[in-house]
Amino acid sequence: MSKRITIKQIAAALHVSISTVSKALNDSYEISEETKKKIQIYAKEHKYKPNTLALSLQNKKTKTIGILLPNILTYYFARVLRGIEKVATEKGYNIITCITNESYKKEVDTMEMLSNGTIDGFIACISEETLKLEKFDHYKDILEEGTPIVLYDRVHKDINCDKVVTDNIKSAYKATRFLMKSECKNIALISTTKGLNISKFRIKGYLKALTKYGITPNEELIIKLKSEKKLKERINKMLDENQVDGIFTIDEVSAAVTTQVLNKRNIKIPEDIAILGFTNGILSRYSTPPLTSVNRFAHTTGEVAAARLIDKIEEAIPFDDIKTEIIKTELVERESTKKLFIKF
Amino acid sequence: MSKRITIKQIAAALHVSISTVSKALNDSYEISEETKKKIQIYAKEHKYKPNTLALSLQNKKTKTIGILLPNILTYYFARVLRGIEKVATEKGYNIITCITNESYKKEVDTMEMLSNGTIDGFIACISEETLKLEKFDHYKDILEEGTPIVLYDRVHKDINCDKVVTDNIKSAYKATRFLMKSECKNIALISTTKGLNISKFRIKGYLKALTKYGITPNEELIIKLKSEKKLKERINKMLDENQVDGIFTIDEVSAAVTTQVLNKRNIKIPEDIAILGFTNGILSRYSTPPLTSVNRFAHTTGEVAAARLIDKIEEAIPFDDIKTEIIKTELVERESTKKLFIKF
DNA sequence: TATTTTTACTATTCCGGTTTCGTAAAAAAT
DNA sequence: ATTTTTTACGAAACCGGAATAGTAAAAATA
Repeated sequence: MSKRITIKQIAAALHVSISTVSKALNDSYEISEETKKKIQIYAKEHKYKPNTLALSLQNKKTKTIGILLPNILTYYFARVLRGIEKVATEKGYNIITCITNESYKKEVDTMEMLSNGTIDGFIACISEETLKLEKFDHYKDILEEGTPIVLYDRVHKDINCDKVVTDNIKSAYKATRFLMKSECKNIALISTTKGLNISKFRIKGYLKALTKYGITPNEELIIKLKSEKKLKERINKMLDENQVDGIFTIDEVSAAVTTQVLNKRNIKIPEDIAILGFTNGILSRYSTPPLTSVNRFAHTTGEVAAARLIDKIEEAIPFDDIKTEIIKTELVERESTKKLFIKF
Repeated sequence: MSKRITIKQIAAALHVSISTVSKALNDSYEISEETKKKIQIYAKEHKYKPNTLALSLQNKKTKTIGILLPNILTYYFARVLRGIEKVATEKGYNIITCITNESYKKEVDTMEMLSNGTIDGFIACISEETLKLEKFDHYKDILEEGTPIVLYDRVHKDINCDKVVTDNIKSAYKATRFLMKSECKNIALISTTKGLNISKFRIKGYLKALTKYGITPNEELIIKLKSEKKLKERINKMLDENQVDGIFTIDEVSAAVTTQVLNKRNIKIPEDIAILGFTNGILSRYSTPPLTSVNRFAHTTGEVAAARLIDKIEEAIPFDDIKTEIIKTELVERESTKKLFIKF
C-alpha cells in the first residue's frame, strides 16, 4: 500500500526545490530540458497525480456541478441525468448527484452542503414539498452568492435563474387533439402527480383542446389520485358509470395502472378505448400494447441544462443573462391509439 | 452578487486575528464569550460557511465517495444508487456519480480523475467492456494507493476487494424449480445480457435445476440475444417449433419483450405459458399480467456496499479485511405464473 | 510585592499545489 | 575586461481554513 506521492516528495528525492518540480511538470520554459525530463520520468514512474483539491482551492473552480434530482427511480429523471452527465463529461466536469426525495429539508441541506466551494454551479429540479411550501430562499441565497443555477422540469417564477422546461400545455393540447381526431368522443384524464404545476399545465392543455372544439369537460372523467390502489378503484368506477373511448394519462405510472385495469377488464386497446401517455419512458415502450405517448426528450433537457450552466460557470454568458429554454415534445405513435389518417 | 465571505475577511472587519475567528467559530474555550458572540453573530449575518475544499485538503478526507454505474437507465442500478445515497447521506457523505456507459475507457478515465484526492473511496460495478477485456489494472492501482473500493453486482476474482453480489446461481435454481413445481414441463430461458458472468451464473442455476430433476436441457429453448428485434423473431420461431409452457426470463428487458410477444400471439399467461422474471423492477410490476419475479433487493445492495465502504474509509475495519457479501433474493409471486399449492 | 498561573488572543506552520519575485552563474554584449 | 542579459533554479506568498506554539495582560498565589 503505497500512498499517493506529492510534489514535495519528488523534490526531496531529486534534490531540487518544490517550485522546480511544479514548473517541470507543467513544462515551463524556465526549467532546462534535462531537469524537466528527469522530473517527469520520476513522476511518471511513481504515478504522480496532482491533488485536485489543492488545485481547486487555488483556482476557486472545482470543475464539478451539483445535480439535484427529486427522485432517481423515475425514468424521466434518470434520462435527464444521463444528458447532463454526457455534456458535463465532454466539457471536463464532474457531477455530484443528490437525491432530494421530494423533501424540502433534504433539498436545503444538500444545497447548503455543496455551496461551500465544492461545486461551481447547480442543476436542480425543485422538490414537490418545496413547491408546496413555496419556500425558495435557499435558491435565492445561492444565486446571491454568485453561484449559477439552472432549473429543469419543475420551476417557479420566484426563482430568477435559467430554466429548461417542457412545453406542457401545448403538448397536452396536441395529445388531446390527437385522441379527438382518432374518433374519441369521451376523453378521460388520469394523473398520479398531484399538486405539481406541471400536471396543472397538462390538465390546462387538455381542457383547452376540449372546450375549443365544443366539448364540455366532464368532471367525472378527470381523476387525480396518488395511491395506486385507490386509483384502480376510481378508474373502474369511472368505466362502470361512464362511456369512455379515450384516456389521456398524464404521467407514466397513470398510464401503466390504466393499462392494467383495461386489460383486466378485457377492454380492447385501442379499439374500445385508446390510451395516450405522457413522457414516453420505459413503461410506455414495453406495455401491452405499446403506448402512444408524448415523448419528452429528457436527454435533451439534461444536455441543454448542462451546456447552459457550464457557459455560465465559464462566464461565456454574463451571470444575469437569464433565459428559459422550452424543450419541444413529439408524439410517438404506437399501438394504444387508432391510426390517424388526417394529419394535423 | 456578494461572493462568499472568508475567515480572513471576518478577521479584518472585526480587527481580530484569523486564528481568533477560526477558534471562535469552532467554539473554542480559548476565546472569551464576548468575542465569540461578536464573531459568531457577524459570521451568521454574512452567511459565512467554511470552505469545504480547504478543510478536505487539511484533513485528507473529503467525505465524498465515487460511484460508478454502468448505466443509469437500468432500474436496478438506479435502485442501488438510491440505497448508496441513503446510507451515504446518513453518515454525512456526498456521492459523485459517474456513468461509465459500459465503456472501459470511460471507466478508467473516471477513476483516474477522481482518485486524486476528490474522493475517499469507490463503489463500482464493472463495465461490460472491462469484463470482456479482463483489464483490471486501474482497480489494482487504486487499491494499491490505499483507496478502498467496494464492487457490487458484477465482480471479478482478480480484483481483491470487498464485494456485494446477488446469489445468482441459487436464485435461478429456485426460480426454475418454482416453474417446475407449477407444472411447467418445457421451460425456456431468455436473456438479453450476453457475455456477463451474471447471466452465466443464472443459466447455470437454471441448468442445474433441470438436470437435477432428470430433464435434459434443450438448446433450442435457450435464447441469448441483445437486439430486441432479433429477440422477438427468435422467440416467435421457438414458439412455432417447440412446445413451451414456461419461460424463465433472466433480465427485465427479456421479460418485457417476451410478454409482448406472448400477448401479441394471444397466448394466455400463465394458463398457456408461465413467465418468471429476474430483478423485479418497474417493468415487472406494471406488465400485463404483473410478473412473478426474483426480487433482487437492489436497495439493500447499495446500502450494504455504502456501509462497508464507509467503515473502510473511517478505518472501522482494517484495509485488508476483505469480504464478499451475498445478498439473498426473494420470489415475488404475481400473476404470470400459476399458483403453487405445494410450497418448497 | 514578587512570582506563578490563567486568560485571551496572535503568529506561524501546514495541507499540496501554483505563481511571483529574487538571484547566482553562465552567456552575450559592450 | 566589464557590464548586461539569459538561463535555471529557489524562496516565499497564497488559496482558506485548523492547529500548535507562543505571548502580553490580568488574576491568583506565595
